[in-house]
Amino acid sequence: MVVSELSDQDVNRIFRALADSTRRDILRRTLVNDVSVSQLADNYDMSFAAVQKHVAVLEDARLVTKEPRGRERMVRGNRDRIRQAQRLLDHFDELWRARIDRLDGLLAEGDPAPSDT
Amino acid sequence: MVVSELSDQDVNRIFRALADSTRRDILRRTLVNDVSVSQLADNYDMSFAAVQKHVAVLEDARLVTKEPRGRERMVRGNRDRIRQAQRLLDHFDELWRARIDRLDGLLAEGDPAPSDT
DNA sequence: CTCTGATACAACCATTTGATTGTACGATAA
DNA sequence: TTATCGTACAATCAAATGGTTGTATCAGAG
Repeated sequence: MVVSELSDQDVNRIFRALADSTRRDILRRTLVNDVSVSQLADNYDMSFAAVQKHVAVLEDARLVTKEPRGRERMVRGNRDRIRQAQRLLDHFDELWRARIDRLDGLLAEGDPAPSDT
Repeated sequence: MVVSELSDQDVNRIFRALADSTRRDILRRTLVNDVSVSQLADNYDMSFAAVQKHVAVLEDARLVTKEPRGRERMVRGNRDRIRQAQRLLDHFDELWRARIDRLDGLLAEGDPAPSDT
């Protein structure tokens, strides 16, 4: 079991990396199978260097890894990171549910909440 | 049942909004209970206007809504949007699983895959 | 060895982002 | 009415982002 605390910076990088259509598309492709950077670049209407940078952003966020394969670099989507991101969103949803529980508690007591300073 | 197609732009905005620690903190607070913009601003070491802008980014991504309350604007976290984001990440995980299924298929056949052009 | 393909990386540029300050305005308290 | 509080919004600015081209390196094909 990997606990792996995610720092705020880590989380920033993960969501930033996901906040771009091209990068999401790259991630999709590299989750389905390993692809070289140049193979990826063929799919987009931008320079090879631009695609390279997008891959670097994903790599920095650890959403993909790169592995040398001859003269190519095979890019592979990292499922673990996806799951960590999922857990982050789960956390938000739990907060929302906590609110509901609190409201239910108030209704049950019929008592106004004291100011929590 | 809300289908609500999310455009690439929508998704960009959602993840971009989540890619900042201050905004995630604002989202957490507004999921737990409604808070005015000035109440939010008290928690951060930056100008009121800066916090206002962060709220605007979250609002633009529809992760929060603002409702007038006297002279204040109460900010409320939008759970539906969180769940939509969760579904987006689920989609990525499904792609990964599809890859595994494909590999399993190959193993079962013991047959090299033809180029899929 | 030589040529080519795949990658790495630096320099550069336009646009966006994240923050600031200053001004204006509606709602409330005195 | 007159302050004052909470907000909205414009102007400004430094830094980060997303793209480009150019140069260098490294592995494989002839």
